[in-house]
Amino acid sequence: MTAQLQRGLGVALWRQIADGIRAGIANGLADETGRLPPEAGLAERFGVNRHTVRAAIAALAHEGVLESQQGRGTYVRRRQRLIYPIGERTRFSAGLGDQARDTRSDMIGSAKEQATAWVAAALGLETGRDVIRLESLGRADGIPVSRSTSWFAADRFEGIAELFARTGSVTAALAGFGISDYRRTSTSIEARHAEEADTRELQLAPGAIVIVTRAVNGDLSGAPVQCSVTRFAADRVELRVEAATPGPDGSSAG
Amino acid sequence: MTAQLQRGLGVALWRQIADGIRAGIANGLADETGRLPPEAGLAERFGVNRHTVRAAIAALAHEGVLESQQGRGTYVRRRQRLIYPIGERTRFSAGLGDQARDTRSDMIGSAKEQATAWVAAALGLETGRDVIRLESLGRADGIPVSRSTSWFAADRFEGIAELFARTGSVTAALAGFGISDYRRTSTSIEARHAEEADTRELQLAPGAIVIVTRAVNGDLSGAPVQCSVTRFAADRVELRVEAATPGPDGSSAG
DNA sequence: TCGCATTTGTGCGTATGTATA
DNA sequence: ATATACATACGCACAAATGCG
Repeated sequence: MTAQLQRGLGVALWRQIADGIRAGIANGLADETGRLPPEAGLAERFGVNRHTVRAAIAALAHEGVLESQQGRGTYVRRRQRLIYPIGERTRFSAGLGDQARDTRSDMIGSAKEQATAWVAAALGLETGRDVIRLESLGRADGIPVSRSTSWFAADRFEGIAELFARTGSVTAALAGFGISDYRRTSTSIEARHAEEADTRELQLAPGAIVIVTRAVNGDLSGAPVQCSVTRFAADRVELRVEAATPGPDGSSAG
Repeated sequence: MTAQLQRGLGVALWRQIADGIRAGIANGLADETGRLPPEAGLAERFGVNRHTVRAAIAALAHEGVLESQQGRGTYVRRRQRLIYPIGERTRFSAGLGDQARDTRSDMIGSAKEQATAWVAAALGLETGRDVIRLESLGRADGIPVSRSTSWFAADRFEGIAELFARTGSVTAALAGFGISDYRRTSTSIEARHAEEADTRELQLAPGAIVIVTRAVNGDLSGAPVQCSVTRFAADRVELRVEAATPGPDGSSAG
């Protein structure tokens, strides 16, 4: 049970302890009231000086995980993760549903640019063709949870940025181009440390984790319509892969 | 495109650069021959001293990712992340397929224990009923990529640990109990920092990221058979959600 | 074989960050 | 707050191996 700390691995002891405390919280380290053991006890448990434990607690407090009160102790701020469904018919607002009072996706930028190799391959275009890029930020009850970048073929979806900005919904924007339904044809998932842009847009602490999904959406005939890269704040969401569900016309993909 | 390094957050620059190089390898950092840019170039790109880049390369060489040759350059030993499919018919070895010469899953422990609330709910049992827990380690070409914990109802699958240890396959072990096919009924995905057990079993550096999947598998009638928690080394794999595929009998889930 | 550019390997001095007492 | 030890990062210089004309 005693975590093994090591020096000289490029990760400071206080950060290893911070990770250890964060892991321990999910494992009954704090008592029923959310109170952590006193610093002296943690220092002994991890085999380090109390100063080092204090540095770890300060980092977690800065991340919003812990809250120290002089004379009372250190308490865990509990926050439940949102469950974000990944399926053939994934939609941002519909997916989060009743988990939050207010879910919204705001456009924070758009541009016309030339398709990179990945975008071109996903949309079935030649590299360098014009595409429209949309940047949006998903929030639940005002807290940023995801940052999404989408690409559309420019010749087919001229003006989609304005439509998305007005409606705040990819589904509604696509409906304006006669696309009544679309399906996710592929999704890849990876996780990495937050980059500077992630920490800024998603209001993350440095060193936080983001889950990155790369998806391609196609219309009912299977032709690619949109591709996207979405970065989720890993400490605020959990992805859930769902079985296929019937579409609005009652059909079901095989 | 330029990775943003941050000082003073408890993670050494050389370790951040090591992570950056590892991520960059999957993104065309190395040329066709697998050769990395020279140390001086990397140092300029990351905005650090060459010594610092050398520390990062040394760490990656120690992990088996890179190999330096004096006077020639630094070469990548393994080009990209493994792609691990998540679908209704996910299997460890079959999924990784031809991405590695040797994929295997070794049992590293087993125990009979009482079902926790989560396990009981997943398997459709009462909390506290006997279950069998299997711990296994998945490797590709000898490198650990995943650590999996599975639970089975003890009364129905008595002796499954021995069968799994001998065959190294959950599919084969279940076949021994008359279960010819099974489907993944649900999967949740989250990402967190590696705990001590993760760093030990998966040979990760402290502060590394693990992707955690929780899955329930059921037989063809939909009854739960097995549930599992799998931890993937986030810098070695990428998950991919796949569309439903027909089973060996030609059926397709709706 | 030689010379040369390129690239990795090594040594030293110094400043700052981390951890202990 | 101070002192001490070690890890990290930088800057400069030079040695050693490789490849090429």
